[in-house]
Amino acid sequence: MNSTVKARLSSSANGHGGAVRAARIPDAAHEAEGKPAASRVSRVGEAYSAIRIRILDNIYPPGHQVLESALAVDLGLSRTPVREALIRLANEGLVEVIPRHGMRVLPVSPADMREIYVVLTALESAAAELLAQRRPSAAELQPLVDATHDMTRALKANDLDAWAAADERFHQRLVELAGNRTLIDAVARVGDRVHRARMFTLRLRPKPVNSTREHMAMLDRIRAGDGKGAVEVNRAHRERASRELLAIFERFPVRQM
Amino acid sequence: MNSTVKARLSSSANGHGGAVRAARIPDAAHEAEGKPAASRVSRVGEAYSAIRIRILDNIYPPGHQVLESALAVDLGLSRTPVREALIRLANEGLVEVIPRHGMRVLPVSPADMREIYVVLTALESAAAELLAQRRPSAAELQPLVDATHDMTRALKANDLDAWAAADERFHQRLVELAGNRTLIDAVARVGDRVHRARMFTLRLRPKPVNSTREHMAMLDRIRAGDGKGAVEVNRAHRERASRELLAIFERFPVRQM
DNA sequence: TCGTATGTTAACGTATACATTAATGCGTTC
DNA sequence: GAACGCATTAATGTATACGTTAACATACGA
Repeated sequence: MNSTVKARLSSSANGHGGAVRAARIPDAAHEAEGKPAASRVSRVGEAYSAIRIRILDNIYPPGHQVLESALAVDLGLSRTPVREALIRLANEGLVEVIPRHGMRVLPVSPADMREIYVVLTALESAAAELLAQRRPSAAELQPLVDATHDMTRALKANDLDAWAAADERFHQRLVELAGNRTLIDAVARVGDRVHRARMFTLRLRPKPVNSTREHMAMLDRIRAGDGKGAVEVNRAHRERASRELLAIFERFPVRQM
Repeated sequence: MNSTVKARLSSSANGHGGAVRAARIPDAAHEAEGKPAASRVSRVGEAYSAIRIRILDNIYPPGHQVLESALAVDLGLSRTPVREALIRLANEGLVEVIPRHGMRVLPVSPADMREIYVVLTALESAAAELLAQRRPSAAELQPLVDATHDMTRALKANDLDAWAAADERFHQRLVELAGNRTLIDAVARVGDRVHRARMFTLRLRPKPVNSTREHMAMLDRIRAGDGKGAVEVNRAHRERASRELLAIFERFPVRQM
């Protein structure tokens, strides 16, 4: 169930358009790569990751409400860092801050899912096109190949969690390889919500047997420098996945208060 | 120059996936429509709008640095609301918070612009497609028609500011009409950055004579329910605009510290 | 019995206080 | 003369304090 999220490198939602770049300040090149960001150095980071994990692991299920003060004592910090973390989480669309009722974990309704998938498809398609146009080396594409193989392997072993992780890695890498930071950030912002929805349905849906083939097809188009083709494949891929997910989602009257 | 931004209704970057919806709380239906949001009720809102306006009006030019404490006394509030406002602004990609040096207004480099336009094009195209598929009524499309007419009128009157405002309104409405909140939020997040870039180049580029025609073409496709076509027109529109902008941007070694 | 008015409580928004730590300047040393 | 190290300063990150005001309950009136 609450398959402990494996510290997904995504999100961090640190905004920063192309921030790090110049900085003018000698050592402001802090966390160079865009990896963990919300690490455990600052209390805000602590609060942010802690709360986020609880949501993604479904410890705080959709609709759950907690007061700022309760969170603060729970996490062993003062309200200040908790508040700042909540602002970030609200920006990411994971929670809502209701004036006198603390935060509330946002439900993921079928309507939301439909919305999110439209946006995700648009962004990922752009990434696929950019990548194809860029004519990446085989070495660069290797992570995508690996991820696809991992998916096949996981599927054979009937390890759905591993499959989901590999699939997520594929899409994540695809976007990263496009080399457009604004795009990466935009995807990261919906990333967590997609993740939650997928986890809800992971064990309810039929075995995801088509994805591997579709990923390979996408890689083909990218290798061939066929941007248009890559877009089409990705679009079809996402639309199929979206359809399947929504079908399940609507069949089960999800308990989301 | 710093044509006082006319309280653009966009952004507000309030995250909230599809937040307001249920709320479970009797009167949590606070600011129903997605209009001003960052109003002058709360001090955070004050700080947020004040700083944002200063950036958009180029009072704080790219690269400008201000300390949190300086901002606080400047705005006549304590550091707390200022900090919270800065988190939002950083999320939007307008500023960067550098640990010992306050906030820094992010420059808009040609590379950034290229990135932003890719994302914007992808999102807007999705919006155009959604809208076309939805077969909107003539009444719904009226604001788009009006905006286009305003552009023509402004162009004739040589009022570039009015032209830019109308153009922005067109694109804004287009996205809103698509009726996908996640999409609206995603666009809003890059909106301010695009706005800044366009304002920098507004008076440097040749008269924008093509836009009107392209907008009308887009409306035609939407009316015809031709999603694919609308996407193509929008894409061409954005790519042309992007090309023109970048050409200017690169010709002028913009003073962005 | 139901609806309304009012008082109490407590959650939040904001201000302030404080400890930490990086940046700056000066003195010293090679 | 230049570079290194240390003391000083101040900006931040976090904690705490406080006033405001919405939520809840109780009591009253219809």
